[in-house]
Amino acid sequence: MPKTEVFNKEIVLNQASHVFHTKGYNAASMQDLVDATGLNRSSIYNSFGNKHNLFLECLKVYQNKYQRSISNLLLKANCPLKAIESIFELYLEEIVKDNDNKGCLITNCKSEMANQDSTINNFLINNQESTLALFEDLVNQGQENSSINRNRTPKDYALYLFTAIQGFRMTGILIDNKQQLQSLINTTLQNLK
Amino acid sequence: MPKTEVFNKEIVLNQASHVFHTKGYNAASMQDLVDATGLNRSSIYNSFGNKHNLFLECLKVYQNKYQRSISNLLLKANCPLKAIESIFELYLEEIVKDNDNKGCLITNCKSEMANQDSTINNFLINNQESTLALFEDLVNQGQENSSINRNRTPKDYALYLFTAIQGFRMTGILIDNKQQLQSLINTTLQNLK
DNA sequence: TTAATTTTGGAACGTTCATTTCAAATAAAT
DNA sequence: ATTTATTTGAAATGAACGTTCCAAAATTAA
Repeated sequence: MPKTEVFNKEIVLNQASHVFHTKGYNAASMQDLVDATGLNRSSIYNSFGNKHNLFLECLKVYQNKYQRSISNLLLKANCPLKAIESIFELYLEEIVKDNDNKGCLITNCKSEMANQDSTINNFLINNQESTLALFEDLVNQGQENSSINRNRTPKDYALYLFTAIQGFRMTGILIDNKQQLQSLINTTLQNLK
Repeated sequence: MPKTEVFNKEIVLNQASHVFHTKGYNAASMQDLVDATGLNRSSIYNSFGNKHNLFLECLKVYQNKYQRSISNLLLKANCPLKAIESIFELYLEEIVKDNDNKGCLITNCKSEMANQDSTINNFLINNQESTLALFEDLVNQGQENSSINRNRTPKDYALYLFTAIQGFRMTGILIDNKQQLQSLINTTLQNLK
């Protein structure tokens, strides 16, 4: 009996994400989101509750997109170190592709909103934990097959890589030269070899 | 003849910086700044023009503070590698000291505002260039006195260190455990040895 | 003390903000 | 075709935004 939702939620979230990614959470206005999605204000509020919740859903979509990409990389990779390398290269491609140099939505969110809102903070901590766990696992495997040295524990290297990724995303905001960034990755990863 | 300015501009800028640092540029309201400084709205506009310009002055004060600290470190340091180490340790102390875990004002600004406003962008690029130049110089000296390896050029290592610092500041927003962060610094710098 | 100049206080400016409201349009199921 | 539930459009809400304004207070030099 009801009129069903006509718009594609995923498309709308991608459009909204683009606004948040470009402007940041606070500078993105509801009008910007209405314009970008083509939806009516009411429809946005009907479907997503409020701006804050819409942003949270955008974060999740963004996170899932990368988790899927990384899962695919891991399937293809024949060696843990190569897997780590290809994760960095994934971000490298992202930086080079993005003409606006927006950086990482999640890193930007962390910088703008961490330790202010508990919902956001939970998301960020969750994201951090799972990234650290992924790296720890990969480093562990790498040390077992001797592609990664044993100078540091997997936990230590995981934090090192997590930090390097964040730094990489920050650097990519003002430097998008592929050669320079590729060299930066090499420098970062030579530490593990 | 004129009534002279009664307030201390430096104190006011530090108070304003604290607001911007805690909330970010966009989430910091003029009312927040009025409350934090104890100044009247008019006085703020008289002395600093507008919010944007006040923020820019805060950025400069923040930058100068670190430049002074680093200059002092360089004078004391007896070895380029140790100097680099003490720069990282300066930020470590900053992170541990800061109970709000606000991160770096400049890094946060980059994440929030880069590639949107040309004045801000110029500041950020300038800050980047001078940081890169400092590191390049130190690495160069380190390679000459053999405390730093020659696996990479000074320019490469400078970008590596600049990126590491940004990542370090980002990581410090959600992790403020001194041991963990100290270990992270060691991991980061072992790459140069 | 008077004159000159600036800082203040506080209200007011017009705009934009996120959010709400509600009647009209819509579309599926009966 | 009618019922039922939802989405839509567009206006309205009230609060908050950055900024301006101006008379009153304050301070120093003459």
